[in-house]
Amino acid sequence: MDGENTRGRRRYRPDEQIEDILLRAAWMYYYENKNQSDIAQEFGVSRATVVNYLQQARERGLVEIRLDPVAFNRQRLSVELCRNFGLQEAVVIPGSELDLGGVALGAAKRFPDLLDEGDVVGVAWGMTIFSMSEKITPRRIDNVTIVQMVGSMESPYVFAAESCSTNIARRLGARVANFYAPAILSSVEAARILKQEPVIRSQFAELDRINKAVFAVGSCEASSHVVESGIASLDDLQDYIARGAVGVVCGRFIDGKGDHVIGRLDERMIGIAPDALRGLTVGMLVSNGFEKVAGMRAAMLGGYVTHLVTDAPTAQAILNENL
Amino acid sequence: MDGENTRGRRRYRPDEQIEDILLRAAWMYYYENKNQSDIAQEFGVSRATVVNYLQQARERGLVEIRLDPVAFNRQRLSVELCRNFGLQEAVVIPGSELDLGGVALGAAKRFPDLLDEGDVVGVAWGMTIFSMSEKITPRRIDNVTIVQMVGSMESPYVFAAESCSTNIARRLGARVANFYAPAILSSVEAARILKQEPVIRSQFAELDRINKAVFAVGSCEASSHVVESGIASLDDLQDYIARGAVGVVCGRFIDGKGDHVIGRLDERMIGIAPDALRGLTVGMLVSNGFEKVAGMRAAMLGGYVTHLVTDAPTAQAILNENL
DNA sequence: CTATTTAATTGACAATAGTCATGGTAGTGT
DNA sequence: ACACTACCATGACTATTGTCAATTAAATAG
Repeated sequence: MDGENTRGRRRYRPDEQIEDILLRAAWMYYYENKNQSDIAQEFGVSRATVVNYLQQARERGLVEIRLDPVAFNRQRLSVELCRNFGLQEAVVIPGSELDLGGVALGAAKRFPDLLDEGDVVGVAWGMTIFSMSEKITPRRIDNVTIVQMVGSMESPYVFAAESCSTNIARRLGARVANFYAPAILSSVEAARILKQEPVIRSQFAELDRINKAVFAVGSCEASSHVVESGIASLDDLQDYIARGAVGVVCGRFIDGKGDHVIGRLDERMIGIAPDALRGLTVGMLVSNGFEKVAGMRAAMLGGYVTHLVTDAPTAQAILNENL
Repeated sequence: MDGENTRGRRRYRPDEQIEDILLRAAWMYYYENKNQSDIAQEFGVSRATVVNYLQQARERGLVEIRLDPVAFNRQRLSVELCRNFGLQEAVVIPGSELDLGGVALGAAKRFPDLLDEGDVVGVAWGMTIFSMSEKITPRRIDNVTIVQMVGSMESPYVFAAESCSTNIARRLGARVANFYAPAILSSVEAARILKQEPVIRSQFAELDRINKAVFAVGSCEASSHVVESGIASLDDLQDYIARGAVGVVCGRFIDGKGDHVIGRLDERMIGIAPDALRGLTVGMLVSNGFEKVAGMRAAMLGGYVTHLVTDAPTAQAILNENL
């Protein structure tokens, strides 16, 4: 049981020294285009060691390989999505297959670029966002706060709900504010009481301050996230669908126009309301899959989205709906 | 005579189409870590072709390999330079040799990051800045103006003076405002008259608007840039040295404290005055070499510099002076 | 003082990537 | 219709890079 801790690894060489070496190796390799053998000679170590240095440099985020975000927006699908939905940006992961990993990676590469000093960033949770959170390369951005937007639940997956926000915060060297509450309570009364609690009130205060956010949409199918995580029963789901729900954003149902569908669960939920997501400087929607198309369109029409990350088949499917 | 023009190359495949391919290949290679053989198979082309795609993607700036600027500032020499001279940032190119190419490359990699939409950016000219200008990877930044800060001269080197600003502007997709005037005139009267000219007046008006700048320092040796380019004679140089000059910024001499040394040439010069460089949001000094140490220190003490790019030996030499 | 642990490194081998001379082919000009 | 040019793609060869089991030696525990 250590893993996370950096101090444990500093037994042999202090961190600053090794960073000098890594940076120097990376410079020679990536910028001076020297090969590993030459670098090994200059350092007086074996080539295998240089391989290690370079690997470490990449892992630590000293080297980052970036695909130009602007180029993504020149792609056909991106252009059309931006035009049709008034987005600032649409990153369409190339390829002909549905690709959750790719979408998560794309979001992980892009999202930190959109953050500035002083931002308060809302983060939803779910499979997609978790996957994204793990793929962010470490990079320090000063004075950023990451705020969990939806109460936690025992997740049907392998990760804890708060690990989405926590992961992102750790990798960006940001402060994190997690919800110490479940996403849904068994009664309106319980929710009302919990919302009076100072810890929860302060979390809601943080939510009022967010200027950027990243989230996914959930589908309204029986196998969807809201159901699997225990927020809604199948019965609840049917009820919301009957009221016009086509997707889920931050645990809340939205209709085809993106408006919040208020139903039997809302009063019992702990988390941000969709309306608070409108008009943010950055609202990044990260999702893919045909079952999410309706929800994604709705979210975009509802004005929650400024930046979209998806894959090519999903993008195509979204555009096909526009007939 | 075509070279520059892109349209000439579009004969076979439209640019958008090929960019899609390049981006997709780059995605698979750099982000999905597929190897070239697999990518070749997916595309149904030979591996050699994939090599070409990837090369092109890099050349076009679709792929960029970046070394974390923050990491440079954690290095020992950087930290000390920032502390001693109140800099925001000091990029010290690692390695034990004087390395003009490296310094230019470092500046080329870093400078575009510091620009935002709407900036008006002053650019000096000289060997270093030219070298830097050629190493900038294309990247579009909206609504940026590049302003040449010093009148042109027939340069002793292979490039034209205005090519510094022009190169940078072209690579950033920015507007460029060049000086249609020599850096020095033979008489005060001639300078006075020229300064009345509308073209020149409008250039000075642009200079008033700059909020960021990049420049190098020249030394006060006989072989220095000011002398070689014909701005100053050896006699002029002696005179300025006698008045305390230790270096040259934008064609103007400065003393050990960084103050502008006014001498016999200043009234005849066309270009920005050093005082206008103080207090900019970004003042990037790009220089190296032991003969420039005095001038570099002076420029930093004079408050012209927020961001420094140099190499390790020069950085060390600058710090050694601080005894 | 010795045993144990593990970061750091290495050499030898396997995998992957880059080069270059060559051939096909779509557009261009006559 | 013709040759011509620029572009694109390729196979075969060479160079470079990644892997991994084994080794060394610094720190720590007993």
